[in-house]
Parts: sequence; C-alpha cells; structure tokens
Amino acid sequence: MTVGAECALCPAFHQDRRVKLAPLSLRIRKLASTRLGLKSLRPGQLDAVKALAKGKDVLVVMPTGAGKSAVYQLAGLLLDGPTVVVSPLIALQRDQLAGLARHGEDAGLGAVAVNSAQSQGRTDEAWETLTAGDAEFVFLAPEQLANQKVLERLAELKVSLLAVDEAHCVSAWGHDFRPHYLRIGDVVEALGRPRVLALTATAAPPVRAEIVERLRMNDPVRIVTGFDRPNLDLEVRRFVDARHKEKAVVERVVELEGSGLVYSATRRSTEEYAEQLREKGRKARAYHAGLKAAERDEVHAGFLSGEIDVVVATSAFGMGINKADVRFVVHADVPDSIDSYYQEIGRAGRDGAPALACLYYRPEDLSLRNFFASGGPDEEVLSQVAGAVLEHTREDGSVPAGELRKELDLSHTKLTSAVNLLEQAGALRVEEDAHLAYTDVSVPAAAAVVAAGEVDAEHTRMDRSRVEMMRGYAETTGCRREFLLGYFGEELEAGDAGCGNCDTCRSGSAAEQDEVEESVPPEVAALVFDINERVVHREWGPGVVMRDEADRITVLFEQVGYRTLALAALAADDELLVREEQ
DNA sequence: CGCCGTAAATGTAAATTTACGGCGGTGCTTTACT
Repeated sequence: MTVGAECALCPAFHQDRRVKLAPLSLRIRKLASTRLGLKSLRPGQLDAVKALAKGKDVLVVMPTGAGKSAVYQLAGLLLDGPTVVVSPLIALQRDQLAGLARHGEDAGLGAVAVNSAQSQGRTDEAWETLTAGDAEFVFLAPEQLANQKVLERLAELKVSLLAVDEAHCVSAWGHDFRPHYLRIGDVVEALGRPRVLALTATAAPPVRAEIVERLRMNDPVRIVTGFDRPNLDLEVRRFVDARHKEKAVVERVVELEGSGLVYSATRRSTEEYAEQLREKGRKARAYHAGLKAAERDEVHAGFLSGEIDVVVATSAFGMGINKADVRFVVHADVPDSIDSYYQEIGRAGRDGAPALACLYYRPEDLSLRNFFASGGPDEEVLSQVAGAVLEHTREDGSVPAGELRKELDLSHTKLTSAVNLLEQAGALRVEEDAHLAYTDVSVPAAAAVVAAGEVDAEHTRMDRSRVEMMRGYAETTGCRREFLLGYFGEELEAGDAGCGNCDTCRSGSAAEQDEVEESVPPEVAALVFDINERVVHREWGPGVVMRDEADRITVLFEQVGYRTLALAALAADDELLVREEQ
C-alpha cells in the first residue's frame, strides 16, 4: 500500500471519517459500488468483510446467490497482498475468473488460475502476473497446494487472504475422495498465516465445526444466514416396487411445468430416465461424470439457455449452476445425506417463485448409499501399503506415491484411500511432492493396519448415520421443513402450526404428530435438551444434541454418528445420557 | 445391500423361474503413449 492512498486499516483513515459514518463500513460500501457495481450490501456480507479487514478469520454460511463471492472480492481489495481462492472444480474457477473479468482489470480485480487444465505457458504467465502485482486473485484446487513449488511461490507473494470456497467439501470429500481438502490447514501456516475465509451455502453445525477445525481457523467470526426456503414445496412419495417408482417419476416429470432437475443414483439410470422423458416429449438430457467433457459442457450450457429443460443427473451436476428459474428438483433416488439433499433441492426456486422439491423414496434405495459409505480399502490393501511404506522408510526415508502405486499395482483410488486412512491413523505422513513416510518405524505395520481400520470404521459409522438421518426425513410424519431446519440447527418460525408448504402439513399428519407430542407424560416432557448442547452417553460417549422433539431427541455422537433416543428411556435411567460438565 | 444381466434349470414349447457374479459416485493431477 502506497503512502497517501486510502487504506481502511490505517488509523488515519478512521480518524478522518469517524465523524460521518462507521468508516470501515463506508469504505467497504464504496468499494462495492465503484469496483463491483453493487448498489447495496447485505448485512452478512458487510460484517464478513469488516471482520476480515480487522484481521479475523471468518466462516460464512450463506445461500447461493446471496453474494458470497463479493465477500472475498471486497476483502481481497481491502487487504494488501493477493488473495488465494481454493475452489473445488476447475469449471468453477473458470466461472469465477469470467465473473471478475466483467469488472475489468482496472477495478483492481485482476485474476488468474493455476491448474492442470491450462497450458504450462498460461500457468507461467499467471505466476508472472501475480509476481508483478497485476493480479489480486489466484484460483486453484486444493491439490495444487500439495505441490511444493506452488506453495513456495505463494509464500513469496505474501498472501493476505486464503478463501476456501464450497468449504463443505472439506467434510464431504476430504475423508476419502479428495484428501487434499484435509491438508489445507497445513498450508495456512506455510503461507505465513493469512486470514482464512471459509464460504459455503450449506453446512449443518457439525460440518461447520469440522471446517473450522480442519482449516485451523482461529476463533473465527461465524456468519450464518437463514436456511429456510419457504417457496420450496417439500414432498416425499413412498414406494415399494422399483418399477412403480420409476414409472411415477417419469409421469410426474412429464407433467411438471418449467425446467428442472432429476437426481438419480447411478449413471445408467440417468441415461434411462432421460431417454424415457425424451420419448414423452421433454427436452431431457443425462449428466454424469462418465460423459465426455464436451458433452458435459453442452448439457450445462443447454440447461442454462433453456434449450434443455430437464437434466437427469448424478450428484456430479450442480455446483456452479446458476439458474434462477429452476421450477423443480425431483429425486428419483434418495441421496446420501440431508446435507446433499439440501444442496440439491436448493437449486430450485432461487428466483423466489414457488418450486417443488419431491423425493421418490424406497427404503431399499438407502442400501446403495450405505454401500458407498462403507467403501474403505480392505485389510489386505492396507497391510500391503503399510508394509511397503515401512520398508521404504527404513531403506530410503520415504517413497513417492506414484512409485508405490506401480510397485503394488493398485488403482489410484485404492491407494489414495489406503494412504489417507493410514495418515489419519497417524501411521504415515504425506510429505513434499507426495512422498510417503512411515511415522515411527518401531511400530509394526500390523498395528498401523488396525489403527487405520478403526479410523475407517468410524467414518463408516458416521456416514451411515447420515444416511439414517435421510431415512428420518423421508419417513417422518411431522413437518418436513421443521425436520430440515432442525438438522441445520434452526427452528421453524411459524411455531407449532407447521410450515403449511409440505406434504405432511397439507395431509394433516404433521398436526397429528403435534397431538402425539401433547400426550407425552410430564416427567418425560420435562426433559428438555437444547439444540447444540453437548452430552455424554454411557455407551456411545460424547455427542451434540441435533434435534429435540417432544418424545425423543437426536444426538450426533463423535464415535457412532446420529442416534435417536426416546426421552422415556432417558427419564427411566438418568445416568444413560448426561449433560457434559463445563 | 440390492439391482441387473446372463446362464442354467425346468421340462418338453416357449417362456418363466431360479441361481449367481458383478456392479454401483463425486475430480484433481501426472504421465505415458498415440
């Protein structure tokens, strides 16, 4: 920052303007208007940028379209030194780059990306631009941060802000699929501890806690705006027979007006649904990760332009889809968690007009989700990897992951998942440039395998309990909106009356549920737990209260995941579940 | 776990039932080879 320029961090700036308005707020609003062309800022945006300007770490949980990007953009402009934006998909990085380019580089919003999809020449150019001080933002995926050279270059730039976009990926993908998400926390230190900003649209309280912990955020300011989407009509239809369900989905989607999304569990079923819908006259296309990049782009663009009105997709479709008038999101199969479900239905009705979120549910469909949840490598693979790394560490100090993969002839995903588990169990370390080293050569490989197996079992329990919560949503007779909001730690404002815009409220079953609750005996009703209160169960250990109903509570236990407990049982045995001592 | 497709079984002509193996999602990166 040159002397004489207006700097919101300089005391002089504040002294000059204290008379008029809160100077920092004014300065931020002015930046928003002159550089980003934003006439107004929402309170959450302003608070987040202010906290960052004051040197705090910030967690922002804000719905898509509420202006999360403006938060890192404004903070980036305010703070001296470039901003690193960690973004999960290269396609998303492109969108963000294009968004910034619209404002022009004159606005100080120069941005570059570093990833494997662009030419080496372009990446070199990106670094030069950054070094010359001509770009404020650099976009990259967490995997880039594993590259020592990238890290060194970033460190030289004196990064002032590390923004992690779609931060729920830390918890959703970090454990097995994209372990580099778990290592972002290490990078914070390596970069000289810039401020950390985590941004996401959907994060239940335990996910928020994990983001803060994994990113090693320092006493962050948490800005969480409301989750309720009152214009979404929530509905669940239950089926016994798979064919009947399939038929019902097709018939429904053919009738629905406007454009929409159909989510299903497998690539193959997306193709089948899309074909059936096309036969019945809808402009439908399938979308999944098995398609060629060109076709994915075509479907994406076609959906945005309106040329395609129904996309039938696996969970691959969604992030970065910014279409305000999606009128329905139909789930032909149940997703793996309420977190995923909420993300996916959240793509409907962003314009605020009525939209439908309907789940076509069969309890059997949960089994596929449970299968995905129990995906860890078998003991033999763990044993091979642990043994080989131990040997290499004894002989050479470490082994490059690529070499180990060839030596053991394992698929990329298998090795990744084994290494990831062994790392989380503390048995091995992933060092510079993906070199693997055994932590303590005096520990036998067999012990490492056992420890890794325990980590895996804990993940499995946790993931399965998330699937169980999804079952809870699908099978509840109470108000569905109340259930969803409760999962995210919020209460329905309308009170006991229910939301009035879900199938159970309309059918009266939510009201019946309320009557059941009124008949709960007084000694049970007296047992009141607060949402987010910490408790300890005699068998399941510590946990956090997630849902509080009249006759039962749901607790997220650290070791076993979500469990629902009858209050009557707790009343009968007052040592079964106790409040954690402060 | 539950599905789908294939092959075998059934039992005498074509088609249904049963048994069984394989498969199922998300993306980055890097490297070797067309």
